[in-house]
Amino acid sequence: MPQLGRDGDDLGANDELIAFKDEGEQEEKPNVSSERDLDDVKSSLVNESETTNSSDSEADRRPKPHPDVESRARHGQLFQEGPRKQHDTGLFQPSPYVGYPFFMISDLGNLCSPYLTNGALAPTGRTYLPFQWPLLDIPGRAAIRDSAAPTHLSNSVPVVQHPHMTHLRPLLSYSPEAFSPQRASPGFSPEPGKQLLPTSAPGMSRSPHTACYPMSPGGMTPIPHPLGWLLVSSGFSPRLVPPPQTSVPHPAIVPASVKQEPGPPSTSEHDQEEERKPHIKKPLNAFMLYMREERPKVVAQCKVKESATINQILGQRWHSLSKEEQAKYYDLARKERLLHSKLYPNWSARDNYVSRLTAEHTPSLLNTQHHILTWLMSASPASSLDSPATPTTALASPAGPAQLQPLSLTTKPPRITHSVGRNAVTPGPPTPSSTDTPTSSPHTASSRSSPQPLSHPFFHPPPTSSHR
DNA sequence: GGCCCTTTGAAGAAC
DNA sequence: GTTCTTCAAAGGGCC
Repeated sequence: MPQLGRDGDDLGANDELIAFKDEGEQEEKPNVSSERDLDDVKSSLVNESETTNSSDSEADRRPKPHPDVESRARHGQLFQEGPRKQHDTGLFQPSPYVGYPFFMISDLGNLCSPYLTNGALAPTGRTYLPFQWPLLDIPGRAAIRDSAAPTHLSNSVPVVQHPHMTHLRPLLSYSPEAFSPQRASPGFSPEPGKQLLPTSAPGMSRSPHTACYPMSPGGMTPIPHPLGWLLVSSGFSPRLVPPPQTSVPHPAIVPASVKQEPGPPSTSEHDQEEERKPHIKKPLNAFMLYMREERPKVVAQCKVKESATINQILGQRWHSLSKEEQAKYYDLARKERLLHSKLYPNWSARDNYVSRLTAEHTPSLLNTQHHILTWLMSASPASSLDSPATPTTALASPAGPAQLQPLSLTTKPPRITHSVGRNAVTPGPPTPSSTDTPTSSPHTASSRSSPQPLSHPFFHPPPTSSHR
């Protein structure tokens, strides 16, 4: 389980700094040490409780980026990037994440504050909260749903259209704007001083990322966002805002077609049906959060659309980030895990393993449904969502998450055996969570294949190997 | 249509 | 305690 019960810990507040050097120095030995230090720092960021740094750092085990890749990347064969980090020059640009809501929160115990903070969020720093109200069919939903640009959430509560209702997505959304505005200026480049594109470059619209913990695509009928986007602004006033204009329907919101086959499905069809059913996805890790934000920039800058290539670029840029920059993502990821664990206290990552359980059979999801439903019903149904007594604001209150315990769910229900798969689980008491205690990095030279040369045509022929 | 690719990190299983 | 595997996002490529 994520590091619950560790409220108040410093979020990666580490005074250790990493000195980044110009690209040309990266192949020198001192920089190897720096890279190792970075890995150590990253480990410490992930696990603040790790007070004693082991010399056997993750960097000792993690394979170094393929020199060919780095070399080519350094020489800018793809991005035509100029000199990298120039923090010691006047060209250094402030971090684009200065205004990230998380870092305006002093009370880290308020796990939901990042998403529902009533702090003075600038209009560009809004937090969108896609919230899927479960199992409630309350008049007025259609009016809200159909509203072209609803601006105020009335006393109406929408209903999930999916008959199973299993989809609960009251989850945080790292709105592009939440990451951005002043922070992530359109022309932001991980390589300060080398503006690859004009700051007003078109095509750099923010990614229309919507839900953060969407159920897997395909398990739902298209759901026009029931509540639209809950814009959390100041004064505990959740507002409905329309999705981003450039938004492409999120696959989780508008999933793949769900074939409504008449009659009872056969066994195989039943399996397929179950495969399509929604599940709670893993919270995004730091790198995933970074990728989600930076991907549009890379696409715009490099004119590359292949995700494999983009991810390679992002991986390199990730390593080139300063400790402070990475810390923000580690911090964000940790909060996301915390919130995820709050929302889905009984969820386990193994639920999503191949042959994952369906929503109907997943105790965690069942509990979550009941959990949130009970919470919703316990909230003041007659009050406006503008009222602090509403679920949304209750969630926003420091005590909100704790109040989400109407059920006795202090212990995990017995796991249901996975029917198939190499990771089949047998019923029994759950093993102690490894996340409660510091863990070493799972990445090893054998588990993580060395980065292959970029497959982009600008590079060499694509690799043929894969770690999968 | 669905899997592959490609990245890092987290979590859990396996040893 | 260590190692290994899976999954999370993304979308073009490929079969």
